[in-house]
Amino acid sequence: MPADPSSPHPPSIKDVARRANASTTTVSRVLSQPDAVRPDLRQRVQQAIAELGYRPNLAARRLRQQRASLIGLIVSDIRNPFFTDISRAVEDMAYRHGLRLILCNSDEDPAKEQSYLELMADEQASGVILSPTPELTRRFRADQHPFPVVLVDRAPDDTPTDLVLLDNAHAARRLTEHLLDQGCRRIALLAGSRSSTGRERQAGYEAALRERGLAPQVLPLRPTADEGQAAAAPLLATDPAERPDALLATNGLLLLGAWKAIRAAGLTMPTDIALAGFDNNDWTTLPEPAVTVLAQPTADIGRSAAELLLQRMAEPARPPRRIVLEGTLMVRGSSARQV
Amino acid sequence: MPADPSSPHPPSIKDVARRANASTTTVSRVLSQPDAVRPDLRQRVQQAIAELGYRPNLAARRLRQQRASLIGLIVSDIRNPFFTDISRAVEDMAYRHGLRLILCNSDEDPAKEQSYLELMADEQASGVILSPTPELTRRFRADQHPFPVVLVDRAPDDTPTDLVLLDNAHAARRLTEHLLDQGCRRIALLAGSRSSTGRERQAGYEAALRERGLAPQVLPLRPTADEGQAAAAPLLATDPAERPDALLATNGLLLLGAWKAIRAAGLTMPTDIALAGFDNNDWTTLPEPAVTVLAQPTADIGRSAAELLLQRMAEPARPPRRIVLEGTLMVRGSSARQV
DNA sequence: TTGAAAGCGATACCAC
DNA sequence: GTGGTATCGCTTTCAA
Repeated sequence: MPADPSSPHPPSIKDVARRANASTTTVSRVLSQPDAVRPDLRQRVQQAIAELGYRPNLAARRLRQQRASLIGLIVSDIRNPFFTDISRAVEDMAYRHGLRLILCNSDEDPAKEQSYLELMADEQASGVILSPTPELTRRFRADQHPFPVVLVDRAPDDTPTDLVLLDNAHAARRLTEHLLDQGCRRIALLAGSRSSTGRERQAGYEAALRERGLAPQVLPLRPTADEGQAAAAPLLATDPAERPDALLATNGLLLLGAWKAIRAAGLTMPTDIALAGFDNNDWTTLPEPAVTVLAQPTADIGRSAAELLLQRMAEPARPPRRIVLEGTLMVRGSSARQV
Repeated sequence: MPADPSSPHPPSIKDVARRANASTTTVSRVLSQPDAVRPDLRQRVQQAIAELGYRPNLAARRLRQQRASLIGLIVSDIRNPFFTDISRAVEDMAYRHGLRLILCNSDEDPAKEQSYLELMADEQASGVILSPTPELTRRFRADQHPFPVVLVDRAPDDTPTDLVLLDNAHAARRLTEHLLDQGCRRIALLAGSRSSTGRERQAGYEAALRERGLAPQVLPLRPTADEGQAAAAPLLATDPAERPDALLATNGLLLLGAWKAIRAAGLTMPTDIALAGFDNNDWTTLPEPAVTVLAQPTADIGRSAAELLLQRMAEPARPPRRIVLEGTLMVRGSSARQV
């Protein structure tokens, strides 16, 4: 990667043209559609590019083309391994298609989310993959943005949009039925967040219980470990014949809180109480017994979102598509009751 | 934030100038140095900007200025909470100074790291904060990049560079002396990575032991949990009179591996064996007893790095500065021996 | 197949 | 204090 150290400024397309004894138009063509240039000329240009260490000025290109070959990924919590895994998959796809990826962390803050969406607009991004805050899901409209948007993990109320998510209702139902099969009868749900995702998980849980004639017990909470622990603790302090014989958490943080409450109460899993929840986070294999979870297909989700975005970029008028994926139930000691 | 829906293209500075009955020069000045424009004119322009929902075209601005008000943060592992915390601090500073932040994850892969550095060059970034891969630390030279670089967490061999890191030797010494104070005499070190950080931590450990006339026992490892566990397991299987009475891990992943090995061996902490290590990761408070760690001042590190970068951007010729910060020893049950 | 020239939208210089 | 104009580096007509 040589660079001419005598020249104070980086080489421009003009320098390349001069050196290759060609026009800037030709140089530009060699870069974008090499087959349209005769081999010998093309080679001269390519050599000049290599010799000068020329790199196209992206700002100039964008100014001219009115768009950047750049996509954004705005996640609601970068520390959540769920999103880290997704970002890896998206990055792969983007790289393979010669698109740059900008990673942004909205931190569940609608203001930050808004500011990042404006950033992407200012940068003339070609597209955005977004896990919206619950607030945004309520007022999201795809046509409000100057670029295609693919939503991930959370669905807006009804607007048709390109979307990738887990079959949340079914996943919650599978977890619930697993607990029922283990003999649990008083399953309490730690329900975190009013997002579509949260509501669907709750619906799946309630449906499974109703089918067996059992009453749901739902604790609506903010999705933090502390809140989960605080809510679970009093439940566990009640009479063993009355208290829940299983806790089900709708996300990883609440699951952690529930686990801590169970430990603090000195109860044994799964005999005193069973535990299960969403997201196959690393910590879930640490405790003894390990915690039963429903693992989301994060790589699939990321890849699907990237594909959806590329398709829409290629064909803006296409009707929106919704991709629903299944998770994997990972049964571990916290719920696997000995027969 | 109104936008004229009748105009097919976003408003440019010309549209604003026309509407405010001013020149584009004046509009530009209102944006960059408002005080240089007379109040009444300024207000007219600002109103026109608001009415049109004008946003400056960043590509045009960059093309003209030959630099973007944008900084990059390239971390070696986005899943490591250490870096997530740092990124939050950097983001705050950047936001407060009107700089955009691009977050990149090199994943400890020198090729990806290189590609992101090229990205930042292509984007004409004003500066970059970087936690270099060990490979890069060996050949890093600040003047090889077209923007100022501040390194974080890992130091190159000798090149003078703006740099923020933990006082690793002292931190390792504190952990070691703590273990010694608890009565441990055979402290084995799980040493991860050949980076400067790793080497300094090892040096601090060795110095502390030598001062008390004890022999170091170092296991050089790749920094993964699996490797840590695999290396610790055979150590723990030996005769209780011979085996280590403490394990010290130089990073969070090795610490986790060591903890798993201890659990698998059925040993009790801290009586059978004590455990301590670096990085106050969430999981360390999960086990019973919780794990003693040296917490890094992540927010401080991020803030210091951002400040250093801003200073260098303002004064490129300034001699490089190196900021060394102290960590916090958090003594928990895994090492706190009852007297 | 190739090249000359216009123009993307902003800023910087230089007159006034 | 204000405005005209050249210019940043590239792509895109359009004509040869």
